[in-house]
Amino acid sequence: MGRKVTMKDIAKDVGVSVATVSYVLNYSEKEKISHDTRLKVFEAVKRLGYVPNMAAKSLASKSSQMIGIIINLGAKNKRSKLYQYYDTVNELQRQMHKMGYDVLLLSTKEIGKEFDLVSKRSLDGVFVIGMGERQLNEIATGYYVPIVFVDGYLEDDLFFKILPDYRAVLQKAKEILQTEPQYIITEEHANDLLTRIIQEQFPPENIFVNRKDNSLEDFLQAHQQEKGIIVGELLALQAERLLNNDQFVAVISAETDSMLLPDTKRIVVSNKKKAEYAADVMKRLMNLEGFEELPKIIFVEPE
Amino acid sequence: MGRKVTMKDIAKDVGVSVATVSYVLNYSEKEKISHDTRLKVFEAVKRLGYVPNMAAKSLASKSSQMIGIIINLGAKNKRSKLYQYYDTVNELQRQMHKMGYDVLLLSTKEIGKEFDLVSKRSLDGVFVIGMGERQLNEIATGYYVPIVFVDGYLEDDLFFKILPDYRAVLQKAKEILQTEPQYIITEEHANDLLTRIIQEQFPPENIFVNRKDNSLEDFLQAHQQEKGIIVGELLALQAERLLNNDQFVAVISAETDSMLLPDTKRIVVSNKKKAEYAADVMKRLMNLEGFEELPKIIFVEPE
DNA sequence: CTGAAAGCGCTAACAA
DNA sequence: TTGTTAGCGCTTTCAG
Repeated sequence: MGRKVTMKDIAKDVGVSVATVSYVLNYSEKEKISHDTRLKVFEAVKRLGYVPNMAAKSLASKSSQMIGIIINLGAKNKRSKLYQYYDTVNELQRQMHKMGYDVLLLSTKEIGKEFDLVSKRSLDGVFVIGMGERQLNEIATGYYVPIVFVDGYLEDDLFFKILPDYRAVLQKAKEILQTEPQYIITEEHANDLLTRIIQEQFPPENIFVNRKDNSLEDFLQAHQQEKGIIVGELLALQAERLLNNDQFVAVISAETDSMLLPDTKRIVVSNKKKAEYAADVMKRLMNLEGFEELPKIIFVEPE
Repeated sequence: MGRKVTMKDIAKDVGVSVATVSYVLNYSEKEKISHDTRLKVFEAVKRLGYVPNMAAKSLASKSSQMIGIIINLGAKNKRSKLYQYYDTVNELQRQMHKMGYDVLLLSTKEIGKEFDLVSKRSLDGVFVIGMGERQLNEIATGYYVPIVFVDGYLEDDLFFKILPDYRAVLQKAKEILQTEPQYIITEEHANDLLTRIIQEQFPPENIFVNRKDNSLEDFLQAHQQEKGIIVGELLALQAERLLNNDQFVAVISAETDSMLLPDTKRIVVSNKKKAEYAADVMKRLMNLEGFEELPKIIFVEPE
């Protein structure tokens, strides 16, 4: 339980300066280090069990190697929605971890109140999950940070957003059901685009939004005889208890390991792919390269 | 998009030293600051939009104000298990956030490989979710960090663990079913205690563990006529499609907002309470006070 | 009650 | 190819 070993210790051990150690450890391009010292440094690192101090690194380099994931929760959201979001969080975390970033997680109902987290922690980027137009003005960072919106929708040209292609989903649903779907069931979406698309296609009484003040049972009861679309694996799972599963098509987010009945019809809009897109956009924004030609909205196609 | 404002800026603005600003901002007990300067500092902080730099703070104070949540994933775990964990993560994050800590999330199948995160980021503490005996030796931090194990089980006296009281659950199930339960269905548990308790009560062929290589349908099929226990809301939800819901009692983790049918019998082992316990233990460990008398295992009782 | 200053561990000019 | 050194923004001892 001794003192933590620092770069200084490595430097002393190998007989070089801390700068050299830093160069080696950061694979610095600018400075050329002899193969010999490089090896010796790595050896000492391993032998002494050196672990970098990210706080110091952040402070000196102005880059924290952390990204934030902020989940924007609605007061009336049910737990099934949270699960959907967490699935996305999980994929995002994997992606970012691959790229060497650690992930700070924050779920909140008041995104504005919490956004200074970004600046406090010098986050290199932020994913915001599930945000609608309304709250955009609450976000003000004062300085530049890449923000990627996932599963939310903002009517602006400034920010990048990753969304399921619901138009394509509806189209596909029609094909699968072999008829025009009569109703749709979704989680509450901070997603005005989806709202609009849905409202184009369905009269209000045929749209069910899963909220604390709504009853899924009642809605399904009333629409038993019709064919419809159910967005979300957990909603579909609930429906399977109350409905014959040839009455609807489920829109789910994971290709494998589904909890639905084997013969339930489904459309997959992959969370994994969504996270890959999001991570890719984030990478480009952080490196400030190759994002100029990127579209502001990236649609994740159903498979 | 100007330079970020630092304590120095505040100090200069108010006309005091950075030390004084630091004292004020940290509500330092040791140093007494006049009410007047205190006010002026706060005013300047607000006016200039000062946000502390946590990296610098961490570096200087050796405390990051971050805690880690490491989810220990099994290769064969299904997604329904992950969902269970997410709920816990969510509650833990809330609790820690209340206490002023930010949360680093990491899910991994190889906990040993990732544990240096703790030291890299100078985490003030770690929650490990879902860890079994086997992997304990993989965890070696070399220095002191509070670790609280949630929903896992280690057969040792060193670490603190928060677990559902499965004995009480089984007892309660018996009361509710008004008969001895014949089978049990659970997620795979990195939880040797539960395994043992279950094995005391059920013959192997009446225990179903939800893994990628098992079929819930088949098991339910075979046990249709018996009464049993289903641990986990999503498993119960799946069962509701295949079984009459008076055949089993579900063990779930949230008192409100359940997805189960209204008349499904249930035992609640609150995730929220679990998280509260866990957070409380963590707090004591971090403050190094009031944990000596704490039991190493804290059981969360069913309500 | 307040300030000066050392130092936390690391990066990145600039020198050598 | 490597070393010296000045910070990064904050905490904290010690002196006033």
